[in-house]
Amino acid sequence: MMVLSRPKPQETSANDAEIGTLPEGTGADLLSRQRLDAFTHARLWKNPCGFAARFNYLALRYNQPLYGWVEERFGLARIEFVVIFSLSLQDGITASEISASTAFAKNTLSRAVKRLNKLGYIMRRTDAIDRRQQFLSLSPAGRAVYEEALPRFVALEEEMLAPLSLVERETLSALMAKVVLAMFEVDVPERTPPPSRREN
Amino acid sequence: MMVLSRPKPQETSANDAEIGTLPEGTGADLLSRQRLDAFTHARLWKNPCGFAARFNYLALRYNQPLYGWVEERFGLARIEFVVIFSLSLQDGITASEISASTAFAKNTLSRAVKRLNKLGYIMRRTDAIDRRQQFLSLSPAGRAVYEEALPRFVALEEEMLAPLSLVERETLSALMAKVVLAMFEVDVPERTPPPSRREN
DNA sequence: AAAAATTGGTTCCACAAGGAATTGACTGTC
DNA sequence: GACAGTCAATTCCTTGTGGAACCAATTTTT
Repeated sequence: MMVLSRPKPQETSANDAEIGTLPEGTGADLLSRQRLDAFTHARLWKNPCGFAARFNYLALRYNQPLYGWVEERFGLARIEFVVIFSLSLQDGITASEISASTAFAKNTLSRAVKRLNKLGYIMRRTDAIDRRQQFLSLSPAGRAVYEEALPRFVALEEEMLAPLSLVERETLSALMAKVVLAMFEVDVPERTPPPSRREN
Repeated sequence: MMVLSRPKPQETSANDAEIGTLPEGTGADLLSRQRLDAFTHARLWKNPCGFAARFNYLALRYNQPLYGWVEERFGLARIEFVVIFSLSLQDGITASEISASTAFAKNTLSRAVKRLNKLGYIMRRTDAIDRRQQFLSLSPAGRAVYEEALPRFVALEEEMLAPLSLVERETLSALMAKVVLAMFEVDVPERTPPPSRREN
């Protein structure tokens, strides 16, 4: 998260990489050669939830710089760029759908949509049949933002995958796909319920 | 991730799963059989940054429920539990180290440490040599929290990995390790710089 | 056909979390 | 040995974000 700002820059926070023993020896030895603090080492390699630790770490190291750049370059908050990115993937989607799929609160999306519209990056068109919902779509300006940003996102992914051979990438992709797919069968998210008020 | 609250419950937000083509056909067909909204489908399978999309998704689906449960069960915010978890991994660490490694702001950590201390979950011991820093450690109560929570974290990871055979898990672990390791060589994070003030 | 329930989107409000500035402790330099 | 620079931790201030309440459009129930 994490990772950018607004009028008063405010890091979108990290909250991506923290939890999560690797079958020991997979790379721990390699890593220890690095001048890396002992704790980060422990977090990644002596963690009872090593798999989780690793994808959390990847998410952090991926999102952090990219959204930071988006903020700097376009003055857009993470959530706002997510909307643009979403529309590029599926034009005419509604705010609710983005909310459901990305797990951002719907009011947060409402704000992002409003601002993007004001800035001229997207257009809203209320459905003639169900006048509650409005279909969103990218304006040329919005598409331009996307066009400029995409290469960065692709490049960083490329960079991260660089140490892997083509076959390895395929394998990694397939394995992760398998995991993701199975999660859909278990069933889609379900926003966490209002937790008990904290006692202190 | 997302995902929990405080006095006034406040989701720690999603911001984990949004961006990120898969070599097409890896599982897209499989997924389309699911009653899954078109958009989420597009996000995961027709995304120019498919790898990123997938680990972001995994992070979301992992952190979301777990930290939600932590909040409900212990009344602890994500960051607070992260501290507990970190101390279980490496006792006697300092707040700064956790901050550096997890990319949470240091004042955020300061608050978490303060509260955890007040609740009796951790103890702080100022270094005799350098009296600026204080070494943190888990109290029995704090360790109890960890002991109770850990199985949940492990279990969800298990559950996520369930569709994979043992060999596949090894492979996935190794490949992800390779990627993570390479990121250390590139060099450790570096907090994003203050972005330009947004113009609107 | 009216009332009740649901849903997309918005507004209000409270709070958690980050940036900047501060304090107190240490290190290095001349 | 004082002065500047650094660093861990904290406090202050601002703002982004989520929950709850709300509105309006739609659907379902009786």
